[in-house]
Amino acid sequence: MPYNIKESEEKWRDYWAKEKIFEYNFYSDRPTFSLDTPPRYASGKLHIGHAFHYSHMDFVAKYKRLKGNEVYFPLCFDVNGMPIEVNVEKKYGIRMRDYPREEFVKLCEKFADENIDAMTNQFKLLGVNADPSLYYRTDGEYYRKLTQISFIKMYKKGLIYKGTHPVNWCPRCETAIAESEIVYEERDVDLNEIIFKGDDFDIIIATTRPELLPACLAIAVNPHDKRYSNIVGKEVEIPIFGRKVKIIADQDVLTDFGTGAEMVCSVGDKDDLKMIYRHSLPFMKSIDERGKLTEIAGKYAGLDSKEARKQIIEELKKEELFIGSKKISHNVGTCWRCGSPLEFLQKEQWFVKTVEFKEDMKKWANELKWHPLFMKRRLDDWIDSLSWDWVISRQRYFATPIPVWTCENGHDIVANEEQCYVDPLIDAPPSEKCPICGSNLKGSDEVFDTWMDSSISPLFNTFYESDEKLFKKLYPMNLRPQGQDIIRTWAFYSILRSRLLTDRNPWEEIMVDGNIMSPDGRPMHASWGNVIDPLVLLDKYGADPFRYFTAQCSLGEDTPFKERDLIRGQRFVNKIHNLVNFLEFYDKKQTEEGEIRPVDHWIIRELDSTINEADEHMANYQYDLAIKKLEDFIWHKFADNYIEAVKHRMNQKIAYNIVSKVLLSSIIMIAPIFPFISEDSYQRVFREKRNKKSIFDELWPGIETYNEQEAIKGESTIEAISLIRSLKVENRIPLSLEISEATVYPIGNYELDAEDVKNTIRAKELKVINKRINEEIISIKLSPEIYTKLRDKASSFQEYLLNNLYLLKQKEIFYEGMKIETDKISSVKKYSVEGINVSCGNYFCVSISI
RNA sequence: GGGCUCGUGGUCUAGUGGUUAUGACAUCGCUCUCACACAGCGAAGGCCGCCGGUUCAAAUCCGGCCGAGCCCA
Repeated sequence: MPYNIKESEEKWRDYWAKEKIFEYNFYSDRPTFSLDTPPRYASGKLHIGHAFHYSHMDFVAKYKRLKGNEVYFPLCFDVNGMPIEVNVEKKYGIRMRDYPREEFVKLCEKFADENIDAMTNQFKLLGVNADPSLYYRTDGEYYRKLTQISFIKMYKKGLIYKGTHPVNWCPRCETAIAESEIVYEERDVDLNEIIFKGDDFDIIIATTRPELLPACLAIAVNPHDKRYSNIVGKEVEIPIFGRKVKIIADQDVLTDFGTGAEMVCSVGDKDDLKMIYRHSLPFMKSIDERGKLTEIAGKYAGLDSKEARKQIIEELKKEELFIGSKKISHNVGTCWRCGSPLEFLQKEQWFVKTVEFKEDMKKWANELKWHPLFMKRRLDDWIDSLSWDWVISRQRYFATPIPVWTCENGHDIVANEEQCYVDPLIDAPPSEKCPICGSNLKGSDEVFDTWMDSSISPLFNTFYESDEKLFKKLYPMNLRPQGQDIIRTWAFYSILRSRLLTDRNPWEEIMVDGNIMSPDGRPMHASWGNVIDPLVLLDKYGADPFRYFTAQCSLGEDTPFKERDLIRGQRFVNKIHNLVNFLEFYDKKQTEEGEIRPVDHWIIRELDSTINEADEHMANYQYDLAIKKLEDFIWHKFADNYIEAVKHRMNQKIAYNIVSKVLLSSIIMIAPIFPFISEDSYQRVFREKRNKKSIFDELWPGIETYNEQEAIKGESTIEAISLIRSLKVENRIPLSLEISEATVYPIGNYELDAEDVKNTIRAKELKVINKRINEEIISIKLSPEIYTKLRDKASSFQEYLLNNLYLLKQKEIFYEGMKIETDKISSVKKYSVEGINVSCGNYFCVSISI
């Protein structure tokens, strides 16, 4: 009966759900292993990257369970933020800012609900058994409440403040534009060269935006640029406007762009921003919300950028401070709806103090166990490059409201913790009037950066501020699984906030995954037409083969998707199914006791090393190594070799029991990766004997005992069998055909189990003949110590030995005045038996006659 | 531009100084073998991205270059 993957997977999916196999038991005696699973963004359906990440998490969860843990594996959805807003705008053909806020939010919620239902079902298809009773979403009142409470707590600790920070702003739409709403366009612009005068020198700077001259804060040059080294620190005068600014040195200035000197303005672009923070320069507002120059531009105030640029250049020309301009191609950020070039505008924003914790952050990150380790480096580098604090306010609709009211005189009144969850646009402030000045209060219409929500997942998951006892039990969590792309956001902010609020790290370990690429090696993009739908694959191959593919991906590395790995996985699943068929076929057909033989010791030795190695790999989140080891053992050692050698004595109890034991251990070890075929196998042949509801109630197999001498004999027996089988194939003799005789010539003092060889290869007679082998030494290998001793004389020594092989019989060899021990020399030999067609392995040469 | 990672037969991949470089998929040949033809056995196929350095010895260590991915608020 062939394995019906679809039927089987559906059956066990339902069974696990019905029996609540994967539900977390809060009262269990087992130690808890917890995963801080990501709030999965609910803006669409499951894509291959999700399927990949979640199957890795599920490997961990199921493995830890088999290792005796009670596994805490919540399922979360992130619902806040812009991607959903944008999708809703697209779906209904509306614009967020032209639509009533409350109704827009309702559309967002509905949109998210539909996706969450679909994704929950898709996780089930994948065999990802997160606990549905631990399901949560970031727009839930309980979640947003915690986001707000954490804000209030940090505010009270003095970790939050209000300041100004630039936002991308569309002067035509008069609205803030988020990073992902920006459309970058290559445009030809003028790069203008302008003279700034110093006391006794001139400096020529290059700029694309002369209209920002009134907001010029400094002139920046590269510290290694010799042309300017003697004037760094000196002052120059801004043309037309007359104000004096300093010349500063900054590593971000490119020496080969323009003149190698640029003006730092408030605020032209992100590079300016970095330098402003780095050199503690003041902010100046030179362009207003409508895109007009402000009063600091003097007579140019009220003009728009384009007109001001024209007029300022005219005046520079008159004053002979304008050298000229040339066209360059430049990436210009434009508004996604109206196409206008964006401005960088000063706005009031809320900040979380971050810069002062840079050194602490590195220390905290270092206390975590990183898998793989090099990912920590990315976080460290990010921390080193931090120039300003975390801006947590956003001018959007669909996210957690900032629980603040502001009075007419600008005093900010923060909500009480008891009030939360609170929406300041709807709910009443903590006091009717401003407690400072008594004026009227108005609720904030700003919302939090969605990382403010998602970075408290480890606190939410552990019942922070809602159940002290559970918090104590569950915090810190064991593992944060996540993608490499959000190290500087989700990981960084989670560590920062957990430390600021609890003084402890949120988890003990962090496991960072790479990405799945398209088969062409590029990222998958709808517009490139190279997206692969995991649901199609799950339908075609099933979940276990899909998980086989994801197990092959090394942790932390990008892997191109290859359908052939699913084909291989499907075959492997089928192989396991057939091993179970084999065992089932021989069930209750044993007529003899039998005795333990060398091949039995051998397979148990191999099982034992597989148990240890696979365990170590799984514990280190190296599923690629674990699956490789398991595949080699189950498929090749167990199925191809051991089963063949044991077939002829399946009427013996001992043989049946060993096959049964090895198979049970095998399916338990592979169950985290292949939950369906493992459960199916378990239920078919082991459930009754073991008396457990599910394979996931079993434990990872323990150590096995065997006799090493017998195991070696078993290994050589297996070699003899495969050598003789190969000879039969080479001579075009069907494997089922009985041959009259096979002969084995041992190369050393190797023994074998002649009975097993004879019966497996179907020979009437098996002869073992000693001393008929010719040796030919084809190369000489030296131990590393000898190489170190001989250095450049090593190769000539090897050649000398090949020409004087008798020397190898001595205990020591003297060469160029050096003494070399013969036991540190090994030789590569070729064996043959004169006049007979033989084939040789490590232990034996063999021949056959029909 | 900066940081990190990767670059191995047609394709993908293992391999962090020392035998003849691992395995998969694809190709070709043989075998229906009493669990499995969704199988088994075998063959062919490689300047280990390029250049230079360290070393008796480099896919492996170092430097440079080229190409790819992630991140840069």
